[in-house]
Amino acid sequence: MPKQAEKVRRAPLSRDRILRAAVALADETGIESLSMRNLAQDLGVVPMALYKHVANKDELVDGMIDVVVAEIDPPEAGDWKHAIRRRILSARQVLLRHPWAALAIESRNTATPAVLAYLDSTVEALRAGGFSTDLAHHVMHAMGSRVLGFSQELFDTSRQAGRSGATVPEPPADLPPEMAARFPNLAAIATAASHDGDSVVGPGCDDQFEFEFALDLLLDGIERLHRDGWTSHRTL
Amino acid sequence: MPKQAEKVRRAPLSRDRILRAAVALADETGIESLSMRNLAQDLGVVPMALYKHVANKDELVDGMIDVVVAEIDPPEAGDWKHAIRRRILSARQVLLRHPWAALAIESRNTATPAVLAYLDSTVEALRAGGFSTDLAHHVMHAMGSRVLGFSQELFDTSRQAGRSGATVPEPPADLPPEMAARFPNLAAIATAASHDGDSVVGPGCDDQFEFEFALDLLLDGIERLHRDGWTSHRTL
DNA sequence: ACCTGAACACCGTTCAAGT
DNA sequence: ACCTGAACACCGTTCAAGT
Repeated sequence: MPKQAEKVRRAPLSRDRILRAAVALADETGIESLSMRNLAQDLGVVPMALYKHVANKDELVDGMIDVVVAEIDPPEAGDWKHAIRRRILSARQVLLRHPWAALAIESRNTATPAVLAYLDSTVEALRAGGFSTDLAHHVMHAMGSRVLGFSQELFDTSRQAGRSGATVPEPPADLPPEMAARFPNLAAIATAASHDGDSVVGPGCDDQFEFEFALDLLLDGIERLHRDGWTSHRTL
Repeated sequence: MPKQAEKVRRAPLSRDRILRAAVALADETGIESLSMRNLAQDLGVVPMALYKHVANKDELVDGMIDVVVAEIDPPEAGDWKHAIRRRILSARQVLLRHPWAALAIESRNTATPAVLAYLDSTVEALRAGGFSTDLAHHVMHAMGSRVLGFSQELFDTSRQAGRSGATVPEPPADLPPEMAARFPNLAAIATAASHDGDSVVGPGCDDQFEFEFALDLLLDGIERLHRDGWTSHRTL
């Protein structure tokens, strides 16, 4: 009887409960330290119990991605540019909450159903805005991962493995002296960002600004192509 | 004496020889099946021998990235737009030869020296073209990983883990029927690409076209900002 | 029939014992 | 002093033995 009671104490395992626990664990400790074994331990369960609900670790990660993508706001009504811009910025907020997700999405070789649904509704917004399927197609490629709210920042000091990066503000972004000597041009743009006179955000790059800068650069270019009736047939 | 001879038969280990073997192994079998142990076996050496030349696996991968980045053509002379465009397309060719490299670069939390040098020379080209450090800075962020020749193709069917993707041409890209029903807009753009009347490339997406489409969209937008004397101070 | 512990085939890396 | 085999602390997953 006490044995029975102990067993019943925990909510029964379910795919959903496993995925939620996995997302929480990856958020806290980073995805590289998420293992079937310590996920099971977190759930108070023997490792093999997970395999009743997920086929293997790859399928677990797929499920985790779907949980994250489901957090993105549904599309708004209104003109295509505004709707897509808002949705992408929402996606960005979601991915900031789950720093492991961008890399996880990229490392899958096939998109998950939730990602496909997200992409589909984005194409839908373009077509509703009068885009030809031709232009919509190229636009989707051009947006790349940015459509899902992330871009790989090649010199992003904040993307520390594991840590839930968004929380800790950047320290002053000046390059250490020996780096500045080797890479004078990087030093110049880093310094420009740090000591930008009327910048309210303080030292370091304002990631939100950079993201919106790139996003609007793309959206403005796309709008121009759309307005001009761009076609891929023998044009470029 | 024969023992001695056997030992001498293989070229002596060196960091360079290790890195080259690791790149070759990753190119052939994918980076997920690259281990210290089977790299050592490839080199006819005991695993621990590698640790004389690389501190650990992370440093090995950093070294591999530097080998790849070194294959990118040096910058050409000429106007900034042409020079940067050519260099990025060269980077793309290099990354196509090493399909594992893009993800490896992204998953590092700090850029390697060779990557920094590459970025630095790109900034140099912008500044030589008359860009303010301010604009050059935002431009680098906007280019994101595209500056290194890759973009994450979220619905790229060719990015199979392991296989050296560039070799095998795409099969017809129509979505399977049950996918087409669930994601009608994706089906529409996929079909548009497949059955594009005067397309020479045949079925499927022409990845090179898509990459250049996005690259030129960005470069044209950047040129426009540059020409108009764009500044971040209270503009956006 | 269901569940699960032990086992298998791997990892990266430490360390002490061998030369 | 150098090199390296065995060992350690992990993996994901299989499988047969237990209930």
